[in-house]
Amino acid sequence: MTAVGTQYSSNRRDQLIEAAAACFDRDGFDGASIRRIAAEVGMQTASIYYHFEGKDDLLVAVHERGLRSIIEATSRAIEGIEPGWDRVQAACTAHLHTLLGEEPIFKAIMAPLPSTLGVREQIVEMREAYEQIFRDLIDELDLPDGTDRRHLRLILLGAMNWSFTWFRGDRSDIEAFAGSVVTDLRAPLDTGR
Amino acid sequence: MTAVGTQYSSNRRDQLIEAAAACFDRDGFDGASIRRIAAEVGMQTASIYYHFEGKDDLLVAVHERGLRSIIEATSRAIEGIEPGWDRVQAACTAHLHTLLGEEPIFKAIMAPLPSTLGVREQIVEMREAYEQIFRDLIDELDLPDGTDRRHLRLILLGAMNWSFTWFRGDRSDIEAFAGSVVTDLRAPLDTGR
DNA sequence: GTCTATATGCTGATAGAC
DNA sequence: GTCTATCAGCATATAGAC
Repeated sequence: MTAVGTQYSSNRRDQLIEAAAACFDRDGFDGASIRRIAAEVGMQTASIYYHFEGKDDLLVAVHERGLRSIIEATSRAIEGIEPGWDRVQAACTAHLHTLLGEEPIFKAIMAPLPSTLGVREQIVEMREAYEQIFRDLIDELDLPDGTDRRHLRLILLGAMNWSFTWFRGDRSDIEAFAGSVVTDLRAPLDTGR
Repeated sequence: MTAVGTQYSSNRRDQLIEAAAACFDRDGFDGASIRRIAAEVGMQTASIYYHFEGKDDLLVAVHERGLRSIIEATSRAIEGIEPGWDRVQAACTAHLHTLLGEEPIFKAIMAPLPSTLGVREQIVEMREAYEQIFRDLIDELDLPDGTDRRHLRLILLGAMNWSFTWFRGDRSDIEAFAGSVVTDLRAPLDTGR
């Protein structure tokens, strides 16, 4: 065990989170099995319960790690950029690079959740902490009177998050889509038009 | 059994499709169980296998019925409207009313599919037949040079289809969101601005 | 067409040894 | 911390009577 501030972590626990994220992404939360997650790190099923209370807890842990990481990445991407559409652009590009990149954990933390999930509310709350970044960015924009800023945020995030259902491509395709997302929304709403 | 053209149907079969759609919507495909679907129409589990080959086949049947219905609804909504953004607007409003309305089958046919699903490709193909309507609508638009029409379609459908993850509201909220979707995308690309 | 009964397998989770 | 062994439950699917 290594202490990092008040956060404790171990290699084994981290490995389990990573394996769980890959399984949740590939098979969905319901489709993933504790047995297989354990097998992927060379453990027995029962050993998982030393590190986590159960499958739900594992999903929460995946979100804790993934969201902390994407919040850092997106925050860093908008650092030093003036408020306005350029800043939104930077955030969207970072969001899509993270979401559509190689690490499956980010697809897992954006995927729609089973409505029957016990820890659903808790996870929705965690996701909202990330979406606050976009809330702030859109609040900073100079928009035409009557523009619904909440809708604008939901359109932006919806267009991006839905992309995991159809996207098959490389880095340059990600950049191109990020460009389209902001261009298609920016021009009609840009007060400097 | 009643013959309708080459399509055969029975009340029981239809009831099963309806019950399956509700379960798939509420519990997800993996979370839904054949047992419960049967119970909801007052049948025994085994009796389902007289009407359908298995769970996958049931999902395909749900899509056949739901997609046929939403294709009709959206086609009817754009009838008689001149090509252009007004037509896109009409299609989006119809799409959102159907998707976010009372009948769960339409949420079931737009939900992301487990990537491990055997009949996945078949269903994706069926969905594309519906999305062809939007492909055509966007092809008809007069847009600035360099606009990526495929991206525009994916942004539009993504923004709308993601709404099932957050939308809680009534008819007037649906109208309002449909308005935002088109307004936010329309102005900048509208050559008549 | 629908039933009862059942085969077979996988699930999350626990008990307790080491 | 990790193991072996196991529990209890639910899953899809099938066989065969009526």
